Amino acid sequence: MKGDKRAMTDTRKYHHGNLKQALVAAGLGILETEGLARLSLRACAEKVGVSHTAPKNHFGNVTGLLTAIAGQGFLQLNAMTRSAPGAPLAERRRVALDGYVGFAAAHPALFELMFSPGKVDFADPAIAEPLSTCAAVLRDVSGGAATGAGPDQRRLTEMRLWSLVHGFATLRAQGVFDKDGMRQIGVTDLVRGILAPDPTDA
Amino acid sequence: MKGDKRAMTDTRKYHHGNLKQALVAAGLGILETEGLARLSLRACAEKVGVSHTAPKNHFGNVTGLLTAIAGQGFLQLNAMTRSAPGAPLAERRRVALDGYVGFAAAHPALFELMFSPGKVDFADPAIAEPLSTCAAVLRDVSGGAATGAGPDQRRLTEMRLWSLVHGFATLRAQGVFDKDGMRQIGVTDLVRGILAPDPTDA
DNA sequence: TCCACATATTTCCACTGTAAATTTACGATG
DNA sequence: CATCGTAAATTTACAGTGGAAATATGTGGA
Repeated sequence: MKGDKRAMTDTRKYHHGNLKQALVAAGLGILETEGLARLSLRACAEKVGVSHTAPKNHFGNVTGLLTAIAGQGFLQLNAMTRSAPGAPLAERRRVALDGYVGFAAAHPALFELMFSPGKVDFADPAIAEPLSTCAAVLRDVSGGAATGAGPDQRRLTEMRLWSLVHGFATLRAQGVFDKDGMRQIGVTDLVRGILAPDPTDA
Repeated sequence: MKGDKRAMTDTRKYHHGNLKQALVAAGLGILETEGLARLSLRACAEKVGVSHTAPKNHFGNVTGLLTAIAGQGFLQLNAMTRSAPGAPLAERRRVALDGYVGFAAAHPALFELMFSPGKVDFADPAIAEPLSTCAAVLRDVSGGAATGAGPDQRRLTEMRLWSLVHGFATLRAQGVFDKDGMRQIGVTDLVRGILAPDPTDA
């Protein structure tokens, strides 16, 4: 008698109202508490208290739902990498790099989902849009805006920084960097020397 | 000599003989032709012509099978990154970096599996062993063996190079680097300037 | 009011991985 | 050579997954 869940104190109606957001939130919760393996369409639906076919109206299929969840993950990632406006380059850098790696370490399941081409559709605006913001943050932080470097050079520097921080975050979160003294090395150490120093820095 | 139809090379005996290898090979084939999404225990078993419960005897569960497939992938990756003995550092570097990125581009499904913590067990020797070889290759290629750098410095350089090439290979294979003029930038461009030049080079 | 439509449900199906009991064949031992 | 233990494979059963189709329910507009 699962229908009894709709007791008098329950405010859930037949038409949920914001099922879309609720399903995404449920998915994020499952990722945190149970991991990527247990993230399923049915699990999200059950957590919200809805039939397993309800998500189809809002997301089409599983990929749509997982993509929306991953998109929300990118928004969270961006929030962790962006500095207060007007912050000096050195601090923006530190925040962006530590934020990126810290996010992967703090939310490994979500981070894995966000970069799983088999589970997610990168062409979907739900991901493509916050992903371009992510790129913009790293581009800003890679410096060159004030150095007069050309667009080609700036793009190269952006890709170098993004590759480095993403590879580090990924390999570290997967435990590949767990041997010897690798654990105590941080992004800052890796980035040192590959970027032009902040010209406004002492 | 029971029947002429069952020659010595016929694999359709009740006891397969080398089912373990056959299942791994089948999995690799599925990854190439159908992608990671269609790689399943049952699909591998069917491709070999065996019941879907047969793999349990050799791998325990799906994770065991996928781990073995990924392990074979790491062996292939290592084969693509290793140079002929005695090759100069500059060439060893080129081979290793192009090999790594080329492997990810040529076998995206396998590469994704190899770095999917949810599908694969990194602690399993089937992966851990070839993975350490992979690390050794990158360490050799990162230079420093002849420069007299200390172990800490060498480890840092190894992690820097590995992070860079892995991040680049990953993001590129996923299409994240498909915008603007990003497509025409290669690993060599990214690595330039972050490693000490080959001292034996002109 | 009443109808059109979006939303959600029920039911059904194909597929996946796992467990348990069973069958088959190999190999060592008498 | 017979036989027995065991490794290897099969059959069967089951819980879980995503998706399709038909149905039910509510909401908002005419």
